[in-house]
Amino acid sequence: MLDKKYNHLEVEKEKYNKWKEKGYFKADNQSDKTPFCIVIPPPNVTGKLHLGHAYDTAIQDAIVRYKRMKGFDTLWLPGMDHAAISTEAKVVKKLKDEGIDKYEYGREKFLKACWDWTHEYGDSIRSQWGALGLSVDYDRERFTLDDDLNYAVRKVFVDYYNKGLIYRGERIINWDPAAKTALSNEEVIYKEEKSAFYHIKYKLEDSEEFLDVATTRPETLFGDTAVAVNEKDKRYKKFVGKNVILPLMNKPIPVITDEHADMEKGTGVVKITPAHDPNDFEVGNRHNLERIVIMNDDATMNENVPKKYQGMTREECREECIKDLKELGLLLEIEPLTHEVGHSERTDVMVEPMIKEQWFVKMGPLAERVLKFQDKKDKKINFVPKRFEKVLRHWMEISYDWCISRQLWWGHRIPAWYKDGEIYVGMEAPKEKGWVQDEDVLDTWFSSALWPFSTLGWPKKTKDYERYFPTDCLVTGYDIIFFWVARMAFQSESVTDNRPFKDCIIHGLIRDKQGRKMSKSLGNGVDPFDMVDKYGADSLRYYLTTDGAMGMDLRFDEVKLTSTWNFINKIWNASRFVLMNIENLKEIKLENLKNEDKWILTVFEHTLKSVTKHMDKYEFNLASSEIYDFTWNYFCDYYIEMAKYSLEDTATQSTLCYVLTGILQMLHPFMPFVTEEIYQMLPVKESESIMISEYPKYNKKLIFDKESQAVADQIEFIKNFRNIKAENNITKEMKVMFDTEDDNDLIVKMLKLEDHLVKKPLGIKAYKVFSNRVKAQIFFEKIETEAEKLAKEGQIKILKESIARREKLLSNENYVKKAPEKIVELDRRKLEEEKKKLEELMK
RNA sequence: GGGCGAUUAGCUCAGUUGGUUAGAGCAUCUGCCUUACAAGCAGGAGGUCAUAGGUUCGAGUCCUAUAUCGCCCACCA
Repeated sequence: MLDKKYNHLEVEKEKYNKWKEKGYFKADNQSDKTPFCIVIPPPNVTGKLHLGHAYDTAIQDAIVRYKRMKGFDTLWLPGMDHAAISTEAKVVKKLKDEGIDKYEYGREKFLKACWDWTHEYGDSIRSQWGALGLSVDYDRERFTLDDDLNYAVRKVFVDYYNKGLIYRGERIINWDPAAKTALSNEEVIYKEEKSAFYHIKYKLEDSEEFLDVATTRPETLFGDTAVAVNEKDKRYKKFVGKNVILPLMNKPIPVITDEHADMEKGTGVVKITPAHDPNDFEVGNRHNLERIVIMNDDATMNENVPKKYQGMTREECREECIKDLKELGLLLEIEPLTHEVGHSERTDVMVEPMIKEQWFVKMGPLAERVLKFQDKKDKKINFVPKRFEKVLRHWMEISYDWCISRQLWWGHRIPAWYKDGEIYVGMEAPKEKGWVQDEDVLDTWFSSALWPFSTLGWPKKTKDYERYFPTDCLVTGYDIIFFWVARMAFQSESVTDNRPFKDCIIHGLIRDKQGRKMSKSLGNGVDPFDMVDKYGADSLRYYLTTDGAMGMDLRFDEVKLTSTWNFINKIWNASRFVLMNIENLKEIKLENLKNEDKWILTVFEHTLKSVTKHMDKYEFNLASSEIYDFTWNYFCDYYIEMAKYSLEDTATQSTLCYVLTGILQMLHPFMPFVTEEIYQMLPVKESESIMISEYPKYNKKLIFDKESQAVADQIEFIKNFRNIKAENNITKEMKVMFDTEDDNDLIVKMLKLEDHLVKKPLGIKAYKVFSNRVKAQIFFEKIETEAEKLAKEGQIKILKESIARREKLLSNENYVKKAPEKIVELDRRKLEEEKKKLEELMK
């Protein structure tokens, strides 16, 4: 016997391990079933999973459990990401707290510390997957630094290199002075900052004339090697070709013309610092300007600036420069300004553009290929919702070369070796002595971009690779389309000649109740596992997967978890009732069905059909609301109430069991634990676990239109009756007379009218109640109050309006001609009903 | 500067290829401890679907503007 109350702690205990031990999570790559595969977006081994992970994985588990029940050979491949810079930053900090410096510690020991970290957090992530009930295939778990994945990384690198798609070169890149590594453009976050335009006097050589140069970064002037104006700018024509004296350096630099100088912007004069600004770098290339790097790797000022500034931070140096310029009378104006300043995504420090020799992926041809794939129906990645395809396309259209080398230790080492100025790129180190491998590692996204196929064994033609690739769908948030989806697309399509996945399901971000992003600094984060403790994984999962439409942000509200818990409790109690009454059921026999059995079966089949349709389109919010509605408003509110009058009947018991089973199965992808718990207690079931049971199939034979319509009419009558009774304060002393000949037994029972029936009209006040085919009168002693009169008048008014509108519509020839017959017919019927109703009310 | 999204009940959100009187949860009002469930049951109230035009027999849904909010992208020195 079930407890009176649903207890999620009790229900969720032990089930996961049992499922796992039984091997239900394992894909079976032998069978002739159709394969279905999802790879998990590998979480970083940096810490605890957050609500976003719970959201992302709950969606995937719902898909996977559904497909598994639908009879697919389903593989959900789990794994984790080494997350180069993020993990390295965490380990560096941990060591620092222990008083250990990364560089003194040395590469080997440091990597050991990273592996220890990985194992520790890996275990904790696995146990969190368990707490959420995720049905991932642990036999196939992968880590982005596994040997075979590393092999895949090297293979791609070498192939790209040989095709000229990877090159090494000196470029201006985004430098993170805290982590001391290069970054890709995606790893730079622009934040609005209050700053100023500093107008500085650049005096002409041997003259009192000067140019007003506006800059937001006065401290970079030490690296200036020219000043540019626009060719068309008449104001400065006379200065072109002459020299100005670089302030604080007292060094002449030329005034040049370049398209980069915009006459409309600022003063029209721009200082050129080729080594510390991406645009200036380009200008420098066009004019062959010297590049003077003025900072060290930690962004302190280096030996190329005057002695007094050396060793200062960028910020200190700026202050000092302004002070000194002021004293020299070279500062013309400070114009306040807010502008966007690039920060490192991971370390949050201001990014410094620097010239460095780095490795790059040449994006042009790769991006073009993706765009071509997207134009072909059988090659393209289908986004759900569709609009996100634009984000992918946009990224491919603007694609600039991708800086992939990182000056870190934790990651895939670049397979390049150097000797006497020569470069060798290959799968293994060259045999001869004297070759030294590149110190750097690859951007973490380089290896995660291979995830959909490297995890399946590529480049080896493994059974798994042949069977499951391309994968069927990928689930992720819109915030990493650029980072990850785009990279998977071009890597997969260039390397395997296949899209990485057919469908790409994009969900939104989880925000707090006020719609703010969850963040550490705001302290508004919600730990999903606190929610699991409080309400159960089932509640959390159901809420997350079914609350809103795909692709939309979700405002996390604990109140909604409470109402989900209530829904589960409702299911729990309905099941309790059913189980109490079908203990002796030996088999489900849908024979000798009564009308109400036929009715609920019909509604069930309609629901199932629609739910299946929505599930196939990943419309979980729509699917779930149909299940919810059916379970609560049809099965519980009406069928169970009706069943109470025939609990001994095998047809009733069979129907109860059949429908409950179907409800549990439809809900299982969203709430695996509780549905399993109840399923296990059913006296008749097809399978040893609901997880591996067959998803119910729409059965046309269980559609009984005529009978179910009759019951629907009776229910409508019951509703109307209750309504009129409540609205009019009709007491229990009422008498009721049915005008209809039909069997009204069910209605009499449901409304408890046994002692109130009369066969003749009484000569007192009567209300008429009716539905499509049931009619009755309620007689009671009562004088109509003013309020009731008004209510009645209101009803009459609404009816009259509705009738008028409908008559007008039906007299419109165009409408009758063009609208579908079904719709027109419905209007005709409604009109008749309304007229009758009005007539009754007017009496 | 370009792109995308949102605007629907007091709040949070749904709303399928345009088609009965626009829905849900929470909150609210009335009446109930009816033997599965008071975290429940029964019955209410509450919306000119942001605004203005247009297409259509018919628009929350399609088109064109506008407004407000949010997000993404872009080299504003």
